[in-house]
Amino acid sequence: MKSKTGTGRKLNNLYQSLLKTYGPQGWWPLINKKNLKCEYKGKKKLTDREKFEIAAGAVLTQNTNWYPNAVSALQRLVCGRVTGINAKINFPKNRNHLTPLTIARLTMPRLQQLIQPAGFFRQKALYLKALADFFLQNKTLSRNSLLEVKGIGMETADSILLYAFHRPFFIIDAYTRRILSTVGISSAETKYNDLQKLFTANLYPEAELFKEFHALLVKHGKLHYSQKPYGQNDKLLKRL
DNA sequence: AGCCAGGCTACCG
DNA sequence: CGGTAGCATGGC
Repeated sequence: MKSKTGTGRKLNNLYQSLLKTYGPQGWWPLINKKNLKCEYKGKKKLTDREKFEIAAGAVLTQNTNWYPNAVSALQRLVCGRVTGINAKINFPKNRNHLTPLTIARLTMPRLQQLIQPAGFFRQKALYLKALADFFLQNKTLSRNSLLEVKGIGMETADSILLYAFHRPFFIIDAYTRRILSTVGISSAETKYNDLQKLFTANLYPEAELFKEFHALLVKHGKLHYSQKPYGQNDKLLKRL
């Protein structure tokens, strides 16, 4: 904790309580190219392709369930076919097709077909094309350069920066908004960048902490902040 | 059956 | 500037 202010203390208590309650969440999981299982590989250094997979996953899960929607789309991109793991033709085994170059070369109808289970597939196909171009152009990575990419807003940009590139940008999602305003740390009108500042100004900017904290907020949010009235059955937050 | 999901863009007043 | 319709699939 940087400060012993009310906000800093509350955020620290919140993090510790969430971690104790739920344990480490294992974000961000990747698709295993051999069996197409979605699993966390630990804190190993990510390859460039894995960074791209995380960025693509961040786009595919926009306003969409990770399981099974975004994951099935990712699996289909990895194996390059729509039929899942049972078909065994056309594509080499153990090969991962979820790369910037492959996405860039795919036709739009084909890309749309592959990512259909993720929903919003026509929009997201465009977004993935733009994302692939961004990676292929080797542009300088920054929040602003990401925000120029079609389909990448603040939350997706911060997700990519944090989980793919290990940079300490705190992610503000719908659950985090609801939880913070319920705790009384913020209000419903507080803007994204101001909410983000609450975390970065009161926590040490360590990427690992930010990753775990955000994943825990989502876990807790799914349980108690999915349906109104939000936080009705939330015991944890009452003792901060 | 309806509501919800790890949002973003485009357009409106 | 803030507010919102539209985007689409799958699970509960």
